[in-house]
Amino acid sequence: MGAVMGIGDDAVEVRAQGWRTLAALHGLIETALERELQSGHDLSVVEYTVLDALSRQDGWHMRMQQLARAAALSSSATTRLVNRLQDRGLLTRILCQDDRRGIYTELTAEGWDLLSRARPAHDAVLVRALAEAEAIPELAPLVEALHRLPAASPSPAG
Amino acid sequence: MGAVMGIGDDAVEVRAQGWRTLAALHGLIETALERELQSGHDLSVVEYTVLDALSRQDGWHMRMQQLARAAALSSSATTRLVNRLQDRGLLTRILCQDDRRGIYTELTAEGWDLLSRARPAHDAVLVRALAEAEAIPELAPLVEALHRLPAASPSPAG
DNA sequence: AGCAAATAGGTGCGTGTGCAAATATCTTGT
DNA sequence: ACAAGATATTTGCACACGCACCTATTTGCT
Repeated sequence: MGAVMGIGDDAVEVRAQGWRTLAALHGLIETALERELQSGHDLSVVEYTVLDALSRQDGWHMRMQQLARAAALSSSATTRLVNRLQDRGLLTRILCQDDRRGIYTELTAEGWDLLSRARPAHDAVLVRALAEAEAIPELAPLVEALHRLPAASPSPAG
Repeated sequence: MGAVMGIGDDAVEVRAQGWRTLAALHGLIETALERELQSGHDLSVVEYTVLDALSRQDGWHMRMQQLARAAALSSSATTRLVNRLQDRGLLTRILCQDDRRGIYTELTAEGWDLLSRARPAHDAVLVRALAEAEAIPELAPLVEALHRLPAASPSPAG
């Protein structure tokens, strides 16, 4: 490399490096959360994400597609994820009245209960994982950037 | 909320928000990369990650454990991932001489070839995905932070 | 030297995932 | 009003993943 690279290639390499760092940090946090939520509350990270998203949603209900985007899952995975949580009595499906293709999903009392019990553990592990990541030189800058992030609007769910 | 929250709770909430943003951005990029690499080169993102990590490694070989950490995979998943790539002739296993438990993995000529063909597509999609993310208000700050990240040392692989 | 604990890698098994296709409903153009 | 296409959700299927367990080798302690 070097002499043969064009002008834009440096920027590309910086982005690739940034992506690797992002992925590494994401993996670290996700693995830590997965272990804690799984052992403590029989929840996967995506499952928790869905419950959490529902609890933050205005009106406290979301459509399958919204949920899919919020959890970065395919439609089919979302269907089965909602099935699992519904079978456990954590949420319910509610047919849309205005669009009969659509299905709303809403937390049950049990869902709220489990979430309120899982959230402290989730947050604690998150803080711990971020602290660990900050001790890794390659990840530290990104972790710090994360802390400085402006408190954004309700949800990146779109 | 408000009156009942202790002093540290705000910071926890900021971190949770940051994690959701990080996860959302990660999912967006990973999905885009997955589609491109899969359709264009029959590679998953993790498979590409492994090939890429090998190509960057000093001495161009890594042990299974290193690979597992670099790809954020379990040992078993790494074994099978390496099996797949080996069956396709993209890399080879080499027994360690000094530690007979260990196994090195090294790219073959074919592996280098495929990687050199896949990398431009990978990088292009990455740039495009980051641009798309920057257009989403909730993700934009993190994307910018990513760009400002210092060009770090070789690899966050450990 | 000798034995226990730690570490590296691989295998059986259950499960969650995405893709492609199927069904139902809405929307658009004529 | 109606056909054609878009959109929402679900199902069949193949496959990659993590966990628990297994074997082989190394390390540490006595």
